[in-house]
Amino acid sequence: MADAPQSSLRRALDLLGALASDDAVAQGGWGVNRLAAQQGRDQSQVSRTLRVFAEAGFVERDADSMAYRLGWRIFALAARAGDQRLLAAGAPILRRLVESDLGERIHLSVLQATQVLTILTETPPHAVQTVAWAGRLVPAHNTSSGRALLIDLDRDELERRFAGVTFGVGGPNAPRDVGELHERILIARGHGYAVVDEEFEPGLVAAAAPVRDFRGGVVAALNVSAPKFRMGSRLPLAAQAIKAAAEELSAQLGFDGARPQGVATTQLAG
Amino acid sequence: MADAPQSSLRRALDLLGALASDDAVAQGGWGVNRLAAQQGRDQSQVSRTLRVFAEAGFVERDADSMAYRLGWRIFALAARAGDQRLLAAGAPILRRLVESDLGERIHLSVLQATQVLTILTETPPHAVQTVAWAGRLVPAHNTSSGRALLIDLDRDELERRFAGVTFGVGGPNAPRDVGELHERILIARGHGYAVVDEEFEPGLVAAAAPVRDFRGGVVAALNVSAPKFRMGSRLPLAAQAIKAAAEELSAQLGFDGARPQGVATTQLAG
DNA sequence: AAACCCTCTTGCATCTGGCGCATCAATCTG
DNA sequence: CAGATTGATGCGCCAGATGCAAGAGGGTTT
Repeated sequence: MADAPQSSLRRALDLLGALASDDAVAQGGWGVNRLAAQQGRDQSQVSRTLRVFAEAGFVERDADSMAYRLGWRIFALAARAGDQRLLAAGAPILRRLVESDLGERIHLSVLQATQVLTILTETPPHAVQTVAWAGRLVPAHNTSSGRALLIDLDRDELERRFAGVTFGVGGPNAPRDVGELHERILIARGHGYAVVDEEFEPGLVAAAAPVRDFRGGVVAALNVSAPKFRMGSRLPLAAQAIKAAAEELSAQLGFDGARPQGVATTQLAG
Repeated sequence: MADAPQSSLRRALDLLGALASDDAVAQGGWGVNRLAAQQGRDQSQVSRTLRVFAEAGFVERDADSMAYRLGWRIFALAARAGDQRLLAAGAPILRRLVESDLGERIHLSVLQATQVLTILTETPPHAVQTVAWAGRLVPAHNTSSGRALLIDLDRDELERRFAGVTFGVGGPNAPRDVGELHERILIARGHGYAVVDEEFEPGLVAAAAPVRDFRGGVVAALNVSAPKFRMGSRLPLAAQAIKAAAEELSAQLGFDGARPQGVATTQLAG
C-alpha cells in the first residue's frame, strides 16, 4: 500500500461496481450508508462522490428511498462499449444454437484479466428461471470459456498472467496450478475447443470454442453449459456444434483462418 | 471557480464521455494525446487516469494502435442493472400514459419462451375491477405484447421457437399457424408496433410496441388493451402513443437507435 | 410532546495524492 | 540518420480528497 496512484478514482469506480451487485440490484439500489459500510469508507466521501456521479448521470437517486442506482449515462455508454460487431453478429447465433441442436444455455464471453465476463446469454425455453449471467465474472482457469479464451497463450504468458491467482476453488476436477491449466489448454488447442467436467461447479459440464476477429486473435468464446446428467454423453457432439458456430461467428468478424504468432489482441492489466 | 469538490472525478468521467463520442467510436478509440488535447488536460494525467480505468475494465486498449476505447466492464454494469432500470424507468412512463392520453390499462411485459410475462401494470382510476395482471403468463402468438416481443425474429427462428406449440386458442382472429404469425409480425415490423383485434379474447383490442435496451435487442413490450367498444376507433392513435412511449423508455435504457444488424429491415422514420 | 433512533449532508483542519513540468523510451516519418 | 510524434514516469507543489464531528430531516418509540 506504499503506492496509491489515482486511488481515489479507483475507489469511486468501486462504488459503481457495488451498485451493480446482486444485492444492490435486488433491493432497488443502495443508500449512502449502506454503500459506505460495504466499501469500508466514510459516509461523507461516498455522499460527495455519488453527488458527482449523479450530476454526470452515472447514477440516479430514487426520490422516495434516497437509494442510488446506476443511471442513464451508464446505459448510454454501454451502447458504445465493447465490440458492437461481435454483439450484433453473436446474438442470432446464440439464439439459433439454443433453439436447435443443443437446447441448453449458450453464452458469449470475453476475457478480463484472469476472469471471464459473460456478455450475452441465451437460455432455452425449458429453463425454469432465467438467472442473469450476463455481466457476471467467473474464473478463467476452471471454465471452458476461460480455456477457450486462453487457448493461444503459452506457458510463460500463463505464468505471468496468473501470478498471484489462487487456484483450487470450484468443482472437484479444477486445475490446481498453472501447469495443470497449461496441460488442459494444450488439449483444448488440439481439439479446437475446450471441455470441462465438474471443474467450475460440481455436476456441471461445459464446452467452449474460441471466436477470432480479422486479426486472428481470440476476442471471445462461445460456450454451452448444462447439468452433467442431462448433457453428459452428448458433450462431444455439443462441443462440435459450438466449435462450428464459433467458426461461423469468427468468419463474420473477418477471420480468414490465419492466426498470427504471439500477438495478444487486447491487453488488460490486472 | 470558487469551489471544486470532487472535480478530479468529474474530469475523469469526462474522459469516458469523450471516448463515447461519435468520432472516437468511429475511429476505433483515441490515443492519450488526442484525448488530452480534446479535454484540455495534460497528457500525463490522462495517461494515469486511463490506466486506472483500464485496470478496472472500464476502458480497454488496442494492442496495435495503443488507442483506448470503452471496455466491457461498462457493458457488464449495464447488463446487470438492466432489469432494475427497466422497472424504475418503466413505472413513471406507465403512470403517465394511463393518466393522459389513453386512460386504459397499460402493461409492461417480457418474453418467457413462447409466453408473455407481465411485470408492471397501471390501471386507470375508473377501472371496473382491477385484475392483477402482474405476474401473469399469456400466449405470445395472439397478443400484441407477444408480437412486439417477437418483432425481430425471422421465420426460421419462429418455426424453431414455436415448434410444438398449439395455436388457435383465444379469440376469433388469432393466427392459426407460424406462417400467419410471421405475416402479422412483418406488418408489426413495418409499423413499429403490433395491433391485435379480438385475437386473444373476443371483444378485446390491444396495441404494443417493443422496448429495446443498449444492446439493441427487444427486452420488453409496452402495451395498452381495452374493450373494443371503448377503444375501437382510437386504436391507431393509441398505438402511436404506445410506440412513442416505448421509444422513450428504450432511450432511457441506452438504446441509441442502432438496431443490431441481423436481418436488415426497412428503416422507418417517425 | 420530547426523546431517540435512523438517514444523509456539510463545515473544517489535515495531509494525501492529483497535477503539470520536465525528461525519457519507443515508434513513425522523411 | 535526424526529426517528429507517440505515451510513460520522476518529482515538487498545492488543489482537493479525507474523516471527524456537528447539523438537519424524517420515523418510530416512550
